[in-house]
Amino acid sequence: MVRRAIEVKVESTLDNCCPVTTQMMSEDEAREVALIFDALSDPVRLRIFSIIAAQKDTCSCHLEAPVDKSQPTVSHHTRILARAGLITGEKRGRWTYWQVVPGRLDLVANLLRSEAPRAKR
Amino acid sequence: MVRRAIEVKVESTLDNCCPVTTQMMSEDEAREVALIFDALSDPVRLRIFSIIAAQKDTCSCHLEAPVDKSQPTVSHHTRILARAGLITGEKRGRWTYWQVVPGRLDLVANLLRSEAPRAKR
DNA sequence: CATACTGATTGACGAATATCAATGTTAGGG
DNA sequence: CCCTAACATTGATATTCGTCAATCAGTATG
Repeated sequence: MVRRAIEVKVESTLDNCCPVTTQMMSEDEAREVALIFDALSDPVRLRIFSIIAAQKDTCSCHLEAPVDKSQPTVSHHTRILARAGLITGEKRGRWTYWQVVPGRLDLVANLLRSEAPRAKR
Repeated sequence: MVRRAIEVKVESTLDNCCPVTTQMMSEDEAREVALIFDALSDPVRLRIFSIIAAQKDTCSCHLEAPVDKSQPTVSHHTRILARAGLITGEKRGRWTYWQVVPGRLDLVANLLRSEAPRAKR
């Protein structure tokens, strides 16, 4: 039984940047934040994410039926969610299991907060 | 000096729906939430929003230069942000002033929270 | 009114995206 | 080994999206 983590490059400089409501975002910052929102901007992707988030471990093969999409389509969407750092995949045997990346969603939520009580690190 | 509010239809059933992390989203719910994230999924739109959010009142004519886009493009983006219920426009004389819709962003942030301590109403 | 100005709308165009059939790849199971 | 199952990748297609030039609609000012 081989376990191989799926690499996700999260070049996040998001941990120490301001909420979107205090001052104008830089071009770079906007690009990075937009990538995350973009991952959540598709209904099918949102539903896939909510399935993964509602469980500990979700096999890819259990995603196709609920959203009624083909296997390549589901694979496409999980890739985008992973690229945004929202989920991580782990290959166990023939199956790939997905989990949400803890804290990533809260980080996004904090970006949206009106006041700025962000926990440092 | 005529004051005319710009109508924004916010057919939100979002106030009493679960975070995206507790159970699978319905198709309808996903469609509505995706609309909001979609509004925030473009770098230019994010920067426009951050400018508006950082001030009380922002004239449309003060948006073009910072993001370096044409007037129709800026108008296009403000329309999408308004459609998502994130900003409201008010026409005063020749100028249109934009403000963030208070609470709307927090509502979105709450959708992303892992736990679900949502203030009722 | 005539002119200038703000900004919304329309039309066009290139780029990006969602989708799936077909194919490739890797991992068991016989 | 060969076959099958799970998933990724590729290629193709239809649709959506971001952008701007051109135009239109409303408003102030002389």
